[in-house]
Amino acid sequence: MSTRAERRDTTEAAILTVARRLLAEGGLEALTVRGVARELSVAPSGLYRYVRSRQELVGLLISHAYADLADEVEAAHDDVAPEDLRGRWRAFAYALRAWMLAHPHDWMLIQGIPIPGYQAPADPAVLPTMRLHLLLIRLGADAEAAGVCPHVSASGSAPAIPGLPSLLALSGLQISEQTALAGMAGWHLLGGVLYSEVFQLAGNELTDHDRYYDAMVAASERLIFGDAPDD
Amino acid sequence: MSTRAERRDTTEAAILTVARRLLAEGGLEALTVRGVARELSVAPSGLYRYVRSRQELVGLLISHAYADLADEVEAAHDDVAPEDLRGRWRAFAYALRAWMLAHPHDWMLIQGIPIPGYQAPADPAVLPTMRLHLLLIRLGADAEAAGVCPHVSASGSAPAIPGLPSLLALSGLQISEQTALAGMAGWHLLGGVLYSEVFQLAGNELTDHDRYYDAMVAASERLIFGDAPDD
DNA sequence: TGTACATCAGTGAACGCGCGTTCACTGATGTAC
DNA sequence: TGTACATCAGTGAACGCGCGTTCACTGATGTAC
Repeated sequence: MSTRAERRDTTEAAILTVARRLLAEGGLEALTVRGVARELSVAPSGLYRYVRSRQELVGLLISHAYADLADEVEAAHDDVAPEDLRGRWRAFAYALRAWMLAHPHDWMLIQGIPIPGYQAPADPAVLPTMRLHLLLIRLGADAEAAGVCPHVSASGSAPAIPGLPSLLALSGLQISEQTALAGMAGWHLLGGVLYSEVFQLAGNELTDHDRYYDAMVAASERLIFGDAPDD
Repeated sequence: MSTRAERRDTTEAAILTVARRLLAEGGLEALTVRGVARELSVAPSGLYRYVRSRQELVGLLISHAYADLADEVEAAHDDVAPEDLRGRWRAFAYALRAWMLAHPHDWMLIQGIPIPGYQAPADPAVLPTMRLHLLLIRLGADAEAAGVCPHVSASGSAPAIPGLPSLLALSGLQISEQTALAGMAGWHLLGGVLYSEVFQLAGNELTDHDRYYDAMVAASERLIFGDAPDD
């Protein structure tokens, strides 16, 4: 209402915007307090009215990126008809890559860089970190309901996926461990492909990354849903 | 022969050793010229008799890491009887992880961090970067010879794996693109798992990573070699 | 074998850099009477 | 409505830090005659 509060909100937003741009342009190391101040034509010390430390600034961007990624992937996934299980998986896979290509440095921030000292926010409501996992659980539960039973199983007695029980509790759904393992395998396959793409491990030659990804998505689909697609 | 040359060699080696230790202990950012000098009880400027720049020092460690990884993985792979295709794949998979766990920062250096300005050495002989790819091609060729034909195929006409032709030329072997894609899918699956393990994306809870990896290796094996193992 | 010169490993001081963060301050925006 | 005080956004100078790298130097190790 008051001018003061309004102005505070707008400069808060401006700081975030500039910070995201610096991150997008120069990666994490370009995201500095002084850099943001410079871009905003403001004394560096001034930013400390809005942000306790550089660490906190980075933390804000991490949360932001998580939420943004989850938003886009969920939207793409939810656009597909619920019965089309393979389509939902594909939508998931392609939305992941699209977001990564659009925000490579944010992707690295979330997935690639162990931030020393970054602590994920506490557990209120649905942690943005877990939204994608929850989405996969939904998909897995639906697949089981439809009779699709991917048979990735572990050798021993209780391999236990990290955090699976708490995720199941959060989602209120139930899936077998075999399903969960299959989902994780597919997820890791995609993750591996995307990693090698962001980090340009593939070599300089500009080959057709799109087609390559198609093949990898197909592989992950086969891994999860079995051999014969219905086309 | 002469004392001078000997001493040069030993301090060269000492520099590399210390550099590797710094990297192992504190990651890339801890690997500094001054840090190495400090550890060696030597003036920082002295190091410039041995190394042109920090960049070059990092480059040395990258080459070293590539070679070391390839050595270990090749050794593990070659220990398995050639007919045991699945066993060779498993040996590959487990050697990868073992090396990563033993040298996490080296792993990140190779796989995880886009080094600004690092240029891989030119093409003399077998690039260490490609030794693992060549190993996979060997395995793929043997699998084809044994009649194993994993059916990951691309949708379009020519998806073209990055650099595959030149790798085939280097190896003197031939494998179909389907086989190559299957191999890459398996490789990416493992890569994704290992990434999430090094970067501790899995959450803090100390679950059984070994068992989890077992399941993922099994999934990759199924992806490549098909459904029914012979046990 | 002994002397004169060249090589070169290592020194130590200095350069300039950008960083995160603190601190006392100014001046405008808000609030209470 | 007008005055007295509190709040607080933003300033600018300064701190200490560690870094990569240069440069003129010393003194020991090697080499040629």
